[in-house]
Amino acid sequence: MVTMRDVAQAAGVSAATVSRVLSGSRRVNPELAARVLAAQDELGYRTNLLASGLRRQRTDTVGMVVPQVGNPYFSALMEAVGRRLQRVGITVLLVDAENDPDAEAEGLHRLLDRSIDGLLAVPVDEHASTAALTEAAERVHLVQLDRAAEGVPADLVAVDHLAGIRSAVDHLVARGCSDLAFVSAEPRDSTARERARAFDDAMRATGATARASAFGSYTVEWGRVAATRLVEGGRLPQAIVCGNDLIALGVLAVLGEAGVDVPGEVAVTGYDDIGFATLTAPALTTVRQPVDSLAEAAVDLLLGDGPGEDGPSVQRFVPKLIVRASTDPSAPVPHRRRVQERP
Amino acid sequence: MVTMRDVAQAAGVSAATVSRVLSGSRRVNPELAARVLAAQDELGYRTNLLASGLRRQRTDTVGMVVPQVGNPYFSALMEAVGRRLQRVGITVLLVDAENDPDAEAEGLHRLLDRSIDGLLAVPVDEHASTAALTEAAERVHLVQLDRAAEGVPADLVAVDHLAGIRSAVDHLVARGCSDLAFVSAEPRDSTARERARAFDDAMRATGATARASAFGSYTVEWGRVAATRLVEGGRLPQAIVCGNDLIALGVLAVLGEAGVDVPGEVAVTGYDDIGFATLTAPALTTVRQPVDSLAEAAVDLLLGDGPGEDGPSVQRFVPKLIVRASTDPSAPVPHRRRVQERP
DNA sequence: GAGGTACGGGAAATCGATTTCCCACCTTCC
DNA sequence: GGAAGGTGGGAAATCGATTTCCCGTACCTC
Repeated sequence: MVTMRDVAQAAGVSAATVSRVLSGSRRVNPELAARVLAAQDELGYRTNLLASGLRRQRTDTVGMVVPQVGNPYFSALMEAVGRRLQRVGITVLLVDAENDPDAEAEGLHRLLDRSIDGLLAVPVDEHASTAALTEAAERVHLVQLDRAAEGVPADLVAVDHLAGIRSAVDHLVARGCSDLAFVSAEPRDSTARERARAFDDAMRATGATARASAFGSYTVEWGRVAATRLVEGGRLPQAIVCGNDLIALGVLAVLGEAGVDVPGEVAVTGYDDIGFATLTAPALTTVRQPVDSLAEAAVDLLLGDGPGEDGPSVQRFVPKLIVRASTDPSAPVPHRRRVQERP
Repeated sequence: MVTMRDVAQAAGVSAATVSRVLSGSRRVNPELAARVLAAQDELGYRTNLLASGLRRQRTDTVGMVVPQVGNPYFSALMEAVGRRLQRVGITVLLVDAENDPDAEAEGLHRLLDRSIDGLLAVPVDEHASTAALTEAAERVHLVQLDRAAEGVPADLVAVDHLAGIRSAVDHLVARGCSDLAFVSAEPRDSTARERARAFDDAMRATGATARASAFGSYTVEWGRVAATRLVEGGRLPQAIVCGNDLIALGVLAVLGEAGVDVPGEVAVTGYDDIGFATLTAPALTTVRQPVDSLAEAAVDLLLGDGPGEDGPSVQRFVPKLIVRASTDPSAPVPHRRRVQERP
């Protein structure tokens, strides 16, 4: 391995000078600087980040923990966060919690052991994640993203799910649906809890009647199971409000296979607006989460000073309902214009 | 920060002894060992991986570079690799190349600077990725996964695309399709080149006739564009062979919107078998890549000794055609059995 | 010309864990 | 009883980059 000493020797200067040239931490004779840069180039020297990090007590690295790398909503978040941080020269270390609080805790430890400068976390479980995250918050600057774990002393950037679910329900009610079913994940994380609560509130506010809600997980498979039960149960609701898009995709698939007319017989809404939401037949009406805004706000907080005197802050972004054919047959076909514009 | 010295002091021993207790590198008086462990627990000590890595010249960390985190096929690979490596106590540092060779090169450097013990790479471009990967291979044990870059001296674990495409074409021909179109990505990476080559070979071998192939990128959007051109071109082929599932999803969406009967008028095949391939209507016939086998083989190579005397090795896995409704209306409905088994 | 102040270079201390290297003590065996 | 061998603990060197501290030179100022 070629070290800074080698470069120093080749350039005929001390290691201190090499360090100063490369980091720009102090003025250096231009003639010496040129020799150093030439030597670096010649030897192909690159600074060892372990040594540098150890000495500086900073690594220009932040950790990010997400519940599930395979969920397109989280990959979108990862990509958005990664782009922003790369721009300011910070590397992201990614950990997949595999939807398991234990794996999450273990991943957090592995990140902390690497002396990261900050941590972005999407907690797996509102309660089971608390201990590990609280510990993490004591060691590094932590920002919670998308979800919160109970009692963790860290800022939060999230979405106003009350408004999100409400916009979906209002839309359905306006289209004449009064008998709604809610299919979502068990309220183990804050988003699932808030969306369930929001659905109940919306029912009360609009006077629509709700089927018994079905709670499973944020997966396609659960959407399939729940929809199968509804189909086999006989009397279908007029609309199915899904806790996220993956569930909605499963629901749509089962309804399609069963020959149910969507949205004629049953309307369906999702939540997130992942890329695949435009690909179903019919395309999925969904509540679009502002991924870029979330990423931007979270990164800004992370690079900032952290919670002030008056405790952690909470930022909520309002999501936007995207109406497509799964609730409205007259909705424009997705991307049609763009495709037609090509020669 | 609590250091090993603090633990040593609290336990009334030297730092050397603490290190020996924690790493098990030498026998230590059980009584002292107990004191050390108690002190560690008391102080919440965790070893600093920067310092440890610097001294040991090993980090128990490997890097992984993928072209695009958001592509479900790559997230599946990442998950499979991550699970395997976690089992042997190795951490994966992930880099998203954003389908850009420059971003890829930069990401590779950032990984190398961190003193990783090994590197798994899915090269973005068969030629443009060569320089950076060759340099990386000189510094660290490199294994290429899924794709290869020209001339890089590193082992490769990949899929036999000749067989994969051939199985799809044979299936279509057997079902009576003789007029085929191939929609894939520009052959800038080895998989795209091999699949294109395989399609031509299969045409010759089966005597089917091919439309001019359409090359774009491995994205839904390109699938939409290509399908739109075919639809607007008038005479549709009897089957469309897609270079990957994302393209196929775009193609299916456009055909669906245009009211084309699949597979009656046009049959469609994909490649990869991502999770969403079962969700389209009709479900997508596709060539399933053996993600777990690939991950296993790549990890084994990475943990092994590297290329021997006789140059880099190449392992090819044979993929499997999964027949679904997009080519065969009688194909079983996906997951139906599983769903029905539930109460 | 004496004294003061920048400026810029290098030697050495430092970050925290690991690993020599050395030494004291204890067995064991002739 | 003494030599040989083994065990286990600690002091100090080490990994590679950064930074403090010190010193010599140059430039001012009065």
